[in-house]
Amino acid sequence: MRVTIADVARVADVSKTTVSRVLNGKGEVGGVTAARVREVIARLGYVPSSGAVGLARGSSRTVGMLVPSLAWPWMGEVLQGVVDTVEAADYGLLLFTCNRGAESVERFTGQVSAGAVDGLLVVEPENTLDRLTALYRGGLPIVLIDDRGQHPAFPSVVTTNREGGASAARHLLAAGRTRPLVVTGPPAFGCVRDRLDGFRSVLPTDLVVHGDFTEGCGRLAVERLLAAGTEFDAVFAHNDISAAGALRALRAAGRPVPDDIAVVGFDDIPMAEHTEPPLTTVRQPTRRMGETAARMLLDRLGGATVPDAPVVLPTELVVRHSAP
Amino acid sequence: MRVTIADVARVADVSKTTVSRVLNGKGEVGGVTAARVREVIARLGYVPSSGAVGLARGSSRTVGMLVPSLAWPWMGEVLQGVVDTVEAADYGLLLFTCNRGAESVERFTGQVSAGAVDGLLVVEPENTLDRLTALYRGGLPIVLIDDRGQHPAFPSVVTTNREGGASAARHLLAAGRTRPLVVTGPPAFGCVRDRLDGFRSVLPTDLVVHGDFTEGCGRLAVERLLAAGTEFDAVFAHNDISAAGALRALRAAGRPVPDDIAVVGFDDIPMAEHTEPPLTTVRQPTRRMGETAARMLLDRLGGATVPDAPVVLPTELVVRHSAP
DNA sequence: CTGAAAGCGCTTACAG
DNA sequence: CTGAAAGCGCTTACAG
Repeated sequence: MRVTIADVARVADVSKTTVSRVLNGKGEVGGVTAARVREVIARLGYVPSSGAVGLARGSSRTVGMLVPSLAWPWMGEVLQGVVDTVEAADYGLLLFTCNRGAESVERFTGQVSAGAVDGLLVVEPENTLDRLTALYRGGLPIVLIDDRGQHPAFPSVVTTNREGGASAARHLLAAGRTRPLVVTGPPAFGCVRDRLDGFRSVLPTDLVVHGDFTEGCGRLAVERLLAAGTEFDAVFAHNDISAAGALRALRAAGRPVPDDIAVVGFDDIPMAEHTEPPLTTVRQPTRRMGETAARMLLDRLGGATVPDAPVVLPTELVVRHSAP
Repeated sequence: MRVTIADVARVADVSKTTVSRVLNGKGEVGGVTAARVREVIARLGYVPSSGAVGLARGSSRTVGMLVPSLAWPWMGEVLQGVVDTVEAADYGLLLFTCNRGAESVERFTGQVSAGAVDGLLVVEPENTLDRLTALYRGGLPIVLIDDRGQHPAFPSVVTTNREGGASAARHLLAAGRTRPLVVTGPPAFGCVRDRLDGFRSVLPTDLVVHGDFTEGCGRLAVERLLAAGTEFDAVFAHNDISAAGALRALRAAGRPVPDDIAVVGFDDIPMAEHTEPPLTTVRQPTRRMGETAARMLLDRLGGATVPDAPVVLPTELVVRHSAP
């Protein structure tokens, strides 16, 4: 059925060793012989079995990726960055989610122990951190893509949340806004604290409502403050979804954006261009974060030492109509 | 380093054969012996090497998935459906894209020939169809998730594009709209023809502008017709992105939606709830399409025969404010 | 009920 | 420059 190295060897009238050598470019092989072997390989359409190669070499040339959910709006970009990088290096990508809780984690660690992957890329490990730490201590290369907490034990890729918050504040300040409302994400997340600190370092405010990254939290926060008659001339929401909620509440209340109140989000997901008005937001370099993390992991698998300190990729303020 | 079946056998004082048997539940094994082996497996934390198992059994317990791009708004849902199903069956998922053109396809076919996957899930094969056909003829199980053309050679999962178009028309008709504009996707796609036919079967119109699924095409179509003074009281756009473009053009022109002109999209991507006004749209069951395709492939890998005829999953009209 | 041995398709010392 | 042989970690007839 399948064409094997033995078939090639037989037809080319050499040993399997020799075929293996021309395949991997290792060891000296006579020019004429090598040419003949190559010709036979092409003619027979021989492709080495990845399973057998992996077993013999003790590595699978595959990296695993563990994500909390694939349906999040920015996950596609991260994934695309990872896949591009991994494919270019001729590695495979094995994808796992942990949205079925403990069972998923179980299955996932199993596959890892089974040696199905040479290394791991993990996005925001939620309840997996102890397992991951064990695997990492056991020698499995791991790189985190994570803003939510600090895990000094692992190499990681993050973005400039503090500076991102600060850039939003500078932009609003330059536009003459002095009384901003901040709608945060879950206060337990490191990125949330950083975005808030950065913002306040430029534009101090005590008008802070703790949200949870949903549309509803942005909407409710604005509705309540308006109902209470609280004054504010800008909203900085910690993600675009809750910024969209704020926009909706302002529109419903008849408060023009940006003339009356300016709105700035965070992430720059595809939706941000399509809100009314289009959303000014702090762009996370999601694709580049994926690429960078993958590159770090591949470097590590290639024998390089990767930095202990988190690699920090810059955010970028994207100015649209909600805060010109 | 790694715990092998030989270690387990030695410690449990049995042969590797016996360990293999309790591992796979094949053949008779004495109760006491089995219990002892199981205890040793647990104590040593033994996990069979997936590479070795695959080599010995001639299958990898992994399915491949080939997608044109991971950044498309509905791809995350498809992927999530696939991953959930595949994980539940204890298979791995190897992810490939073909967004680097011929090179990607090359790499991809290579991995397939290398036996890295037992079967394949393919989303909208663009320039890959000949390669795929060759692989399929060669015995590789493949299931397509594809609306764009008809490929009777492969098992596939599609949605009710014709009925989806018809449902949009019925909804508009019931609301008293009689003069609709249709902004299509690329006319070469089968789904586009179906959506158009279904729509016109209920609400005949010759006001059809061929677009390309971009925001710009929806915006331009509306701008031009308005500039030309053409009368219409509704827009049916073939995807949500171009519907968003239509909304923008109508807003810019001061034509109220839905009072003056109603707008219906297609897909129900996350953005659809956040446009102004929120978009009425024909929902594609993307997640279920992923689940269904994965299930068909797994069934096929399990030895079942899968239907030749495409499996058709129903669309659902989601009514929001743009066309109440 | 259990085991010795061959085989899956490669790579890699080792020897010449 | 080239090859015979062992080994990677499993499964599976075959034999008892």
